Amino acid sequence: MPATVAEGQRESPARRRLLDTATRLFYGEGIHAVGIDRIIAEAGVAKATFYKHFPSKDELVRAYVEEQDRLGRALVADLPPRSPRQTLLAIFDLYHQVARQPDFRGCAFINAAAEYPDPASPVRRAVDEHRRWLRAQFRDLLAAEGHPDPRRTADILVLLVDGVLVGSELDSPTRVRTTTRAALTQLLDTST
Amino acid sequence: MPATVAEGQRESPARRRLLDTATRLFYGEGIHAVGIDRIIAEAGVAKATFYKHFPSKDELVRAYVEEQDRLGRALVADLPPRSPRQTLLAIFDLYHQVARQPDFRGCAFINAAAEYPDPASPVRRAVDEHRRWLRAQFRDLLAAEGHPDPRRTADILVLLVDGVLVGSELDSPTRVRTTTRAALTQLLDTST
Amino acid sequence: MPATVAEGQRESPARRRLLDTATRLFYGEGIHAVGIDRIIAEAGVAKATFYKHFPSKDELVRAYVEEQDRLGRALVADLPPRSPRQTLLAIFDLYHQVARQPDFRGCAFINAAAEYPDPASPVRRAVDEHRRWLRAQFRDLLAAEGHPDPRRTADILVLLVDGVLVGSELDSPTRVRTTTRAALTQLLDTST
Amino acid sequence: MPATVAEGQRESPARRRLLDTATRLFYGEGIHAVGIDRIIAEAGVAKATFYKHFPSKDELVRAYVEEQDRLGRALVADLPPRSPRQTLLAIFDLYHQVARQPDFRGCAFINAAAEYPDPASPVRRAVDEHRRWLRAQFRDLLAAEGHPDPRRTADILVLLVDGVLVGSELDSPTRVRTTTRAALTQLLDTST
DNA sequence: ACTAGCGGGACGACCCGTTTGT
DNA sequence: ACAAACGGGTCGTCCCGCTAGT
Repeated sequence: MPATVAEGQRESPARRRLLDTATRLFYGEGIHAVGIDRIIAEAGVAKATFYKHFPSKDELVRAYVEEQDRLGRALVADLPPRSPRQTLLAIFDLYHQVARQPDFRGCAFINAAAEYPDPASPVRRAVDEHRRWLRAQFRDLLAAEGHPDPRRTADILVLLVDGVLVGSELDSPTRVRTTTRAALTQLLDTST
Repeated sequence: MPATVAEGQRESPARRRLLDTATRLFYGEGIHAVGIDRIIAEAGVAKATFYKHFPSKDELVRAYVEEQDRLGRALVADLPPRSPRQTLLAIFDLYHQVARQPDFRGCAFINAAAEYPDPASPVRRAVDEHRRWLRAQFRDLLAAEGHPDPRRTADILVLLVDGVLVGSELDSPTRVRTTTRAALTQLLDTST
Repeated sequence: MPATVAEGQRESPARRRLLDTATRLFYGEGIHAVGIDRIIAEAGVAKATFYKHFPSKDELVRAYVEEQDRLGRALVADLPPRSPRQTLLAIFDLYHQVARQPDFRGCAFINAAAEYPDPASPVRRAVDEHRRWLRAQFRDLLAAEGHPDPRRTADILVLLVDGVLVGSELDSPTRVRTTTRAALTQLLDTST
Repeated sequence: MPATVAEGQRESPARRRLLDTATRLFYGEGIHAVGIDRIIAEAGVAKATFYKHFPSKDELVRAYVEEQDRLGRALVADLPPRSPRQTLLAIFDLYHQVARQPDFRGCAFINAAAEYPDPASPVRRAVDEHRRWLRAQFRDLLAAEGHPDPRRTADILVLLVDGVLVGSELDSPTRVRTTTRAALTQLLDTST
């Protein structure tokens, strides 16, 4: 799920390297398990530089989660224009693809939330934001396709995505893929 | 999802208090976020006593996850005897009930896995164990009910459970409940 | 150099096991490196029992060193009666034998002194005691043999013993043995 | 025996202070008896700084022993050029001088070995290194002087040094000095 | 007289996130 | 950008007492 793409405008290379390294380590090993010393060491950046770009580790974490949000949106936005139905299927394909990567380690948002229990924390807010976006995306696509119950079906699709990402990490990505394929098309065909 | 029930008979009270306290704190605040010192303080136990019962913190974490496994199984085992279909619905009801508790903080297993990236770690093995049990449980009940495809449908149900627990924590338990109700019965009625 | 022989009169078996275990561990791994928990565990004795027999760890250490003293004296005392010269050679043979044992770990007294810097400490006093005895032993034997300078020669022999034990541990027991043989006889033959 | 002399050029002052303090405390009170906290406190250095220079306490210990090795070699190397025989006597004089210092606490190498039982440990290897150097030093000087058996005599001299340092600590430096003087010259005069 | 277990508190080595001087 | 300082926190072990149960 995490990726690493520059998308802002003028961004300091140090900040870029820091965020990239943090992304790799946070996602791969957990947030509390990774110290900033390690991040700055692997990013090849001085500590003062780090604290110039990020006032605290928590801010770095937030930046990490927010970037995952933006990257997810970008992936969907960059999908070739197709019918709403095809786009929906393409989104799920994206998730399956991600889940097959060797460095896949589950959903960055779910994992981050697991380490940030307070729903009011900035990290959790960023997670919420991403989930709201995803749900809206599904809803709009379903509505565009003329689905009779876009709202509730979007909720189901979000739930499906959660299950796909969790199951791909804890069980098997291929198994999850075959499992969901039928359920998904059935869900979309309810519109007929 | 976590609960705290004594099930062994001859168990030291100190160990019991330690495991109870650890369960509460690990589940409520995250594993890496909770230190041994805090656990022993809130359990009212000396540090030496702790290390007599648990050789290391990781062993305590494993004991915590394994107990959640046992407790989950016990909850299902203690369900009143009914038809397989009713039992399946009752299991999902259990999850929904748990998810409505004020101290609900998501799935203990998913959260633990989020903090233990190594799939070979004892914690992850315990998580796997629980998921294998749950899947087998679903499969057997579906088979007993005469479902045409118990294996794959069990996989879907596990995915559904994941989605329920994640969505209940990150979105809204009531919303997830209404969302899943229809999907679940539809899934079970495929047998007709 | 350390051995383990009951020699007192009525001695509690618990105390005996404690002292034996402590001797083995202190000598084999160092004094500060071995905790009392390990000693009582390997001795199969309760902690309260330990503190009934030894008011503190330091007292146990003292008992350990003092027993090594007694054991050394016993070894020499049990030597078959021979000429003073033969007895002297036999004492050195004892040291060489000890130094060839697989569990030889240097001189228990020197090692203990290395961990107890304060010359006024009970442990150091016990070490002093042993060295005084050894020196006197050498002196008396030399005098009995009619050596012209028993006092100074005894000092040399003590120095030789130190060198033998240190060299046997840090270099090679066999090498030290061949090294000292000539020097020793030459030293004793000075009397002619 | 221990001294504290800067010999590298580009050395961080914090590291220098740490090593100096460690040398003083390790030698004076024993290695296991001195904690990191005390060393960094007396060195006036932050804990993080310590662990930047020494990855672990054992590495500090090794650095300590290795520095003693270098310092010993430097002392001998700096001896004014004289005949081999005079140099040998000067080396023993060095040891006697050191042994008379008020802070003399025995041989740093023997003491360190007493606390590091494993002969394969880095500390013991460093000790071995020093002893090999000393033995070679003696052998070369004896050979240069035309001694008939430099190899074995070097072994005796090493043994003598051990005895001198141990005896100076556990008995009396002055006594040991008078004791060894005769033995030494006799040993060297064997060449005639 | 011995065992088993637990409380207590200091200290062990080591790492945390953060700030400052240079 | 580097090195260092800082204080507190990590897990784990130290030695020692005390109670309860045989």
